[in-house]
Amino acid sequence: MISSSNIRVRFAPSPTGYVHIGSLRTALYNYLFAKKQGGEYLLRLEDTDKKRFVSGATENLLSVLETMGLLHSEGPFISQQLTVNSLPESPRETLRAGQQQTIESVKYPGIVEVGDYGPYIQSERLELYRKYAQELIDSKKAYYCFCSPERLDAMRKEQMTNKQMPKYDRLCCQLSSEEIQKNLDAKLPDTTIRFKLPDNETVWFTDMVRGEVSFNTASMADAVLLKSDGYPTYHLAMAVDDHFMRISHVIRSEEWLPSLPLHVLLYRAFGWDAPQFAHLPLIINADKSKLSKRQGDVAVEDYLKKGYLKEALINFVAMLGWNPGEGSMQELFSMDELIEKFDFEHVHKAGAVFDMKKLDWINAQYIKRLSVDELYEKSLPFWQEKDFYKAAKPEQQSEEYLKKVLFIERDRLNRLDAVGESNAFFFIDTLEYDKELLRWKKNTDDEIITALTKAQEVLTALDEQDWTQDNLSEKLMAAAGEKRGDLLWPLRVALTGAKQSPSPFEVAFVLGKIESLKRIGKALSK
RNA sequence: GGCCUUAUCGUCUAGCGGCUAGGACGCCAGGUUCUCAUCCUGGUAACAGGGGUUCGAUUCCCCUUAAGGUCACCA
Repeated sequence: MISSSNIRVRFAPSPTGYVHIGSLRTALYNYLFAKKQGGEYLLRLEDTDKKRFVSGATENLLSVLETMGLLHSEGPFISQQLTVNSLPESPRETLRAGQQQTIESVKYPGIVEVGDYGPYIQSERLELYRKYAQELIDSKKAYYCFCSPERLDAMRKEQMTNKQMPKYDRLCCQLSSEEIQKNLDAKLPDTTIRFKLPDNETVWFTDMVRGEVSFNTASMADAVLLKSDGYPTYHLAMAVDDHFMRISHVIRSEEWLPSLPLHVLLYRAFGWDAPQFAHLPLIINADKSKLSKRQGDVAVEDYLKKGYLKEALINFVAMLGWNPGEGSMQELFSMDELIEKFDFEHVHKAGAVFDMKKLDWINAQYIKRLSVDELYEKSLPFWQEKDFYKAAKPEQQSEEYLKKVLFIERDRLNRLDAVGESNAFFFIDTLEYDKELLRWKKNTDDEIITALTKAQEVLTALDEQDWTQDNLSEKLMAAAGEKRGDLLWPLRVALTGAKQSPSPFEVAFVLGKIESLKRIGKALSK
């Protein structure tokens, strides 16, 4: 694979069934960094927890990342999408040139893997992890542990009640080689391999966002590397994979910081150079806790379903923990601008609260910039779920009509799922409203009738082909004269039946001549 | 509880020894052809506290406080 630099980063999610908004940002920062540096951004699937297997999660993950525009150049792909344009340029070209093979995933039907450092799905790399766990056993940097979950649990509880730090007591570390062999021969069910931590050693390292950080091994426990089911834990898998996949920079969430010394020590035990690390601040709830399901939506899919534009989501999430610096006051960034400007200099250290109000504002900005055609395309699925839309007449369900409505709704919309909601009168045949609503200030019934009649005359005189917003505005304003409210208010109510709505010109334009006159007639009869 | 991390308006943030501490969201007020929205103008609001270092600290150091993360055969 041709790459202009040695920079290789990865996004390594575990398929849990949905894509967490924090994961989206982690993936984004990895992506931005790789693109900025001319490196590779790859995807690796961390599916080493058999208990948490969720059917369909992998496909969902892949397709969400794809729709968000975060395309990896190596890793698993949905094979159907491979034939379309979802693959970034370089692998697509090599694939076309026949230089690269796609490999069918054994475990996930319909998923293929592309790249020179595969497989990219951890459950397909088990032999590798076992081999390197064994290597650490041989070099006495790891040891077999035969303790049962029950014993570990009891031990932990006791330590907690004694206000001690929960930590493995190294019981199995003292086993003689005969005892170990006997246990191995007996194939004890709870056999794991644990890393043997050096005693009381301070581990230093430099984090790209946090600077110098140090830990002492005294406050750490011997972590399990290989589980009793033969699967690796995150720690082992991550070290082995990042090494063999030539990862240069590990960019991940801050929650990994406490296990960083373990990872550094693991690299050292293997005699490998460790990659650079960057630990990103957490995205948090209003109460400063880790962004969680209980306090609102955390899945990218949820936000997409609510009618947030992917560009708005990317823009918003990018600014959570990073800014372009240099006194920049820019708020809106395209993906290309983000790539151009992204750096770790300006990645924040403190967590950032996920502020929905700001997201709404950004989303509104992106909606305003959409053409009516684009807005129509994007909003159609949302229309189709609305009861008032489903109940509307066919001509009001038409593309032409919807686009007229969208033209005047565009500036009023925060989210696509609210489409039409404040303007349902466009789709309702018989408006229900109190006749008192037609009264502007202290006008008399006669004044209202005069106003509506005048409006009726003006609209009747206007030909269908002259039925434009500008003409309507011009003629009606002329007819209204000084006291605009006297005419405009009752007219607007007659057309909408609502206390609040767009202007009568806009509404009349969308409704058309026939429907507008019909509604004025009904108002007069009140 | 141990360890680690963090700390500028309510929120996202600018600031990298000298500024009336800037911008954005929100909120409030006013304006823009009737109401709503958009838009425009203005306003509200912050350096957690205490010690140092320095001629001078929001900025560097220490302590305190507070918040968060993490201590699994989950990632």
